[in-house]
Amino acid sequence: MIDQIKEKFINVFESELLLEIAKNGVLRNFEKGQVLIKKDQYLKSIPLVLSSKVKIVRENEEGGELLLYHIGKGDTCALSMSCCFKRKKSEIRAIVEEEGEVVLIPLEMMEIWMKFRSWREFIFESYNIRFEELLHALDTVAFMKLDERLMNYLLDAKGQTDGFSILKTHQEIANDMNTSRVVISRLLKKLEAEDKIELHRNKIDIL
DNA sequence: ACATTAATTGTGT
DNA sequence: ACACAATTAATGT
Repeated sequence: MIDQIKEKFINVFESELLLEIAKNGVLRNFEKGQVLIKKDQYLKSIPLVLSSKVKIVRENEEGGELLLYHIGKGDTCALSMSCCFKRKKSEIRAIVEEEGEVVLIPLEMMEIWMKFRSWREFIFESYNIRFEELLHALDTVAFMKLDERLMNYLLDAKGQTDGFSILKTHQEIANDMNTSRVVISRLLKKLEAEDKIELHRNKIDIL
């Protein structure tokens, strides 16, 4: 476990802290689709992502969802940190999108490790990054038309893979954007007519 | 190779 | 938003 932590965090944390993480953290493997954090749950640990990809969604009373952002290798969930400190219920849901490894840090360590400069910086840094991503997510829903928003979503999804293809169904996209599948299908069709994308089953190619 | 079926995608009202 | 049609991929025979 120490090796995997070093691999991802060697130039982020001082060596003493790396050892502490290996001592206190619990390494777990998560399957695609598993729920890491449920809404209204009290967190007992915060996740440090080693090799997986996790999506963070906000949800409303009626089961509506809205994708906020993704966290990947070397990231942590800033929102879960803040709700750890305050011992509040989680405001969001975290779902594993790609199978991979996550280290769970017991929440007591959060405060204790504040004595490490690198830990403080890590917390601040990731908080800032997430905040900016949140603002971006807000911008897209507030100011963009649905078709622009969709294109934005697609480009974003492409950025997270190496190739041109997005392996998602229209239904999944609709869930992430909190609309209906029919609307997404129609907009995708329009984008295809504009030669911006190419449609296949379970797959969308970006041109 | 063909038929069956389930899931995904397309379209009209 | 709903209902249904069409298409595709997967699976069994």
